[in-house]
Amino acid sequence: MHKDYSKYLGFLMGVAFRGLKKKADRALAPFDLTAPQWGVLARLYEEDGLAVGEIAGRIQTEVPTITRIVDLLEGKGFVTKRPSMNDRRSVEVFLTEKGTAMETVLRDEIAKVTEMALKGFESHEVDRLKEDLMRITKNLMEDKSEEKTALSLD
Amino acid sequence: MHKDYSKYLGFLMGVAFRGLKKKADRALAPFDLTAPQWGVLARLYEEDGLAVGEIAGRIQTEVPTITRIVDLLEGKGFVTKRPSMNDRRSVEVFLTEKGTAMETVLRDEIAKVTEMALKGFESHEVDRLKEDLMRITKNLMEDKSEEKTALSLD
DNA sequence: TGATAATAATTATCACGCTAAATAAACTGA
DNA sequence: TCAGTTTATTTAGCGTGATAATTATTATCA
Repeated sequence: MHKDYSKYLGFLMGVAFRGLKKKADRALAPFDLTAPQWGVLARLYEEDGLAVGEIAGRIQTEVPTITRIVDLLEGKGFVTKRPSMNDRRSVEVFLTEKGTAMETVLRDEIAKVTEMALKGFESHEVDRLKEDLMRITKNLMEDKSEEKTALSLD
Repeated sequence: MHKDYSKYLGFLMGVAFRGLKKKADRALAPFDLTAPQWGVLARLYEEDGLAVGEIAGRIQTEVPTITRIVDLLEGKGFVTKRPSMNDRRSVEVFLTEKGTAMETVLRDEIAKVTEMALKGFESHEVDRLKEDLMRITKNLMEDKSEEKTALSLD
């Protein structure tokens, strides 16, 4: 009998994800960018001027993580921040010219990494895998197991 | 026309993995452990006394990451380190009684998280997903695209 | 209106992942 | 043998992820 925790979903996801992230980081390094930074830029390529919290929501990370990434991107001249005119609590993030100009190159770099990761996959297998990943995300978001218990006295 | 980088493999893997890790971290928090720390303990449950580098290899992370996790685990009394007798460069990691005693509880906690993540999946779908993740890992490891170029003069 | 609650972002702090550089021990070969 | 290389680990430092606490603005309603 020999235990094999290396077949657990978390283990396999972790190994695959770290591998993919590492390749992406290396592909983006020449442009002075990281994979998570590309993640934020990609949201802005989809829709410019998003608020910090809106980016966090779309990317499924906590807000402070985005605050910091945006600050780094601003320091490197890829984006600028500006408080919203409707609601001055909200901070909107806009691509600079430099940031906008990067889209094609970055997209191509990421596409190459993805292609390598999915080498040998049929297109329907890729679709199925992506659906599986979305199902998992949905399951995790819908889970109520750690909801606040109904013991509050109000 | 609206761009949709959120269908990229890296995006979907990232969201799913972060979600899974977050649930695992919360499930393990009562035991003063994190998901990566469970990852190291699990390797030792499979085979006690592994060297730091061996753990890193099996878990596909860089060695310094393991050094630090092992040090934290040692500080909390789950493991101890001891230089190998054959090769004093090598540092072997052993479970303490406390560490050994945790296995069942931790395994159950992780199993619950996994079960939740895979809710609604048929067993053959789970198998297929795991195979896909292993295929991706294999592709990434075999990739030669960033090999050292053959320009060296020796 | 004006006190209270809710919301958006930031700051601080811890763990983890990486790379680069340093240390120490074990090999290798002239 | 012993100088030079390789191997195993550690240390240092950066970016990213999380949570908790703080600040600033907006919303609520008595």
